Amino acid sequence: MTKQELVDRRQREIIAVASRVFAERGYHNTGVADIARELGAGHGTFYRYFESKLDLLRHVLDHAVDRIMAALADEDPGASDTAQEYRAQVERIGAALFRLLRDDDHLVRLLTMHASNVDAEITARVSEAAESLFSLTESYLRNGVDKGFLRADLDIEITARGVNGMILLGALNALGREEAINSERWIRGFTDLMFDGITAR
Amino acid sequence: MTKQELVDRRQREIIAVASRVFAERGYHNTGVADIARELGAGHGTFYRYFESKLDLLRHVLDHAVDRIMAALADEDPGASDTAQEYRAQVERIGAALFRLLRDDDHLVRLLTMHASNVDAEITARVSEAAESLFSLTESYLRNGVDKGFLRADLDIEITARGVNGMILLGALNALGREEAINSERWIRGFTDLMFDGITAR
Amino acid sequence: MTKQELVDRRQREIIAVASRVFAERGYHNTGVADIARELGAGHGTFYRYFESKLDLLRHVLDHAVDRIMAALADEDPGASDTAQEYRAQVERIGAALFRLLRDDDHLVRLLTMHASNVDAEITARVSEAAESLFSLTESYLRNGVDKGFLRADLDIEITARGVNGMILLGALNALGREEAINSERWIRGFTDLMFDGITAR
Amino acid sequence: MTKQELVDRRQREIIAVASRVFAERGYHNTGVADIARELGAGHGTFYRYFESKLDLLRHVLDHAVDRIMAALADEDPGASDTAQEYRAQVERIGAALFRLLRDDDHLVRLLTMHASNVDAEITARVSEAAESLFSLTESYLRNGVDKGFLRADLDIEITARGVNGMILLGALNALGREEAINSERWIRGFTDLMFDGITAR
DNA sequence: GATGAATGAGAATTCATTCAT
DNA sequence: GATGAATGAATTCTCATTCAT
Repeated sequence: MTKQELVDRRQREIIAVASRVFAERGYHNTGVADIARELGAGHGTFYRYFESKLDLLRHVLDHAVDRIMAALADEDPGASDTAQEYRAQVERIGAALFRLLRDDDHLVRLLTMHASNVDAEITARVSEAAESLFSLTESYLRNGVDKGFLRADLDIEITARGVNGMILLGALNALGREEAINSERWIRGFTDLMFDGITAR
Repeated sequence: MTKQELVDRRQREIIAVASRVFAERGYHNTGVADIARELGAGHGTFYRYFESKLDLLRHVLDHAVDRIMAALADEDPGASDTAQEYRAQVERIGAALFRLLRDDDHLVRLLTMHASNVDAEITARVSEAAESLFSLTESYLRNGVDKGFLRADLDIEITARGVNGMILLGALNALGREEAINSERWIRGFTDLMFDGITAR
Repeated sequence: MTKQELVDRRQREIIAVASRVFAERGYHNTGVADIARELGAGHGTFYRYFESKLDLLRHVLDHAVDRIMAALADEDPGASDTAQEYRAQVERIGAALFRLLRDDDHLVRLLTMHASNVDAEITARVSEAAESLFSLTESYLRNGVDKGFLRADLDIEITARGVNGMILLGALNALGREEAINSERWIRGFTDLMFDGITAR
Repeated sequence: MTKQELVDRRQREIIAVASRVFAERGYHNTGVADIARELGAGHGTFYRYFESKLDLLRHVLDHAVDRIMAALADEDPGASDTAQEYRAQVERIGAALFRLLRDDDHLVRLLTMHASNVDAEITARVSEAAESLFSLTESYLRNGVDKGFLRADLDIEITARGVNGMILLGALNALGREEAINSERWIRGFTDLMFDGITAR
């Protein structure tokens, strides 16, 4: 293993610990010394791997965004040709997100609650990630409208934001309750709402 | 004006300023001195009206929750007998929320992003408010299912969380973009999504 | 009652309250607001009667010293011609001091413990009072040596300091215990020690 | 030198500086910044060695009490069988105390004047130390009464308090005057008073 | 390369004093 | 004359960052 690889591994280790601790206690309530203690290292060591506490937060957020994006990358926004197929895609995406949250149950909390009030730059970074997710949802919806299996009069932008909000805040709520996550029920509930609405027919 | 009224007025003034500043810069990035400066007062003055900075935050949050609850209090969750009527209720609620957000554009940001990582007690307070909103949505949905104008197989809990997420995070997005808020478009987009889903028929 | 008399009365009232509170909680732990509250007056009022908190302390100490001096003024240091007579004087002085302490049980504490670490000027003032008491004891002892009823080889200065220490710290101890003050026992114990020493004969 | 030894040494250094400064200026008039300045260190450094300013005071007082107790520990309260022997013991104790005061001329001032009005807990700590000294004197006196070389009718409790007051406040007076301390004269004066009283025979 | 002791900028809070009402 | 709201200097304590070992 080269020297660079060792450095990378240590950085990843620190990011993993910091992700958890930042999500649990918040950026401002977590000291560099806390992170170092959890790592079992001196807190001077920390500065060999990151320029500053803020620099670490940037890496932590980038890592979180990367993981979420990776979970979504398996699906192609243009792949579906029927509502049935799109619904199946959404279910697979939902399942992937739930798997992610089950492994890293602090990911959402990190992004939505704890990282935003640090800095204008950090806020912008989080917003940018949210916009990416929004654009992704938009392209799925556009595909469906173009191919005619989604409503022709769909306001794609508004709907995309609504769908994302439903998913993200729903996920946050799912985590808040400590109940074992019954992912199937959540996914069914959300896809039903998204595809069919609440009205009886 | 009695002395108590003067005290109340000054407290409200401080809460108004702090709501804005906390939302803009975050609780931790805002010093008592900053708040005092914006008030045009010495920072000792602040402590005549609030016990501590944390005490102020509690008041700020309570005030925010009160305003949101007040905006929702005009409607009765059991009033509607048809999907049509319920949709009209939702549109009125949406309009009320948009009016609220137009006046206090930091309200949502305050609750969702900036207040949560201060303290376990503060987190609990925000969660509690979120749960109230969730329960409220649940009672609307239950009314519709009971009366038969909403889908009989609706998973009320999951759907309520989805709907609230759609609204809250959607609102946050709406504010994030600084575009003049076209509330009618947002409301139509969200009600269409909520009542009819995205599928073409 | 003239205006000046009203001012004097109010000043004495404040001094009385402050003597107690300073003795109980210490100068630094007592705020101007505390004194005002006990007086049932606004704390701005305080400044009509005293220049500052420190000025009040000066008056409080002067008053305490005056009371102690007054309690000692009834006896004449040159009056005794025999050890018997001097012992009677000492017993009367002791009784007078105990009466004083019973009325104002904070007087000693005020002088010995709570007033000294405020200021160089205050420390000097307390020392000066202690020196007066010391000189007074010296003149009693000198009278006895001159008249031959006290030991000819008495080191008057040292003995005077010893006797005063015995009395003052003894008094402080007597107050520390909350036991009802059995003044006769204390006076007998101290005069026996002072006149006869501890050695068996 | 181990790390723990370095920490201990630095703590002792801080205690030594603080003992002097607290005694000179008083606890309340001494800021943490003052102590740090005298140490030639940043004031953050202080908090590496003591939890708080109050914690430092506790250590300072404990150290002072330890030194006084150590100076008294060489003598055995039950060792003397004659007044002559006891007087010799008292003279040795007096000499030891004077040596102590010559080295640490702020010790007594610290205990009697400057430490008492900080806190109920601190007051209790000082009182407790005073009670220990009182008990020690009592056991010397009891030994003498039991063996018959001190007066059978001695009120041991009262006398012990008187003797301690004589010594402590006498010592304080001795220090107050800046005259070179002529310890022999003080010791002779006090032992004469204590053993023989002032009456001519 | 790792460490953690030292540092001081910065933050919250207190309280004696002033002064407009 | 009395009041207490306003003030800001001063104080204690925290913690990100540096750097000598």
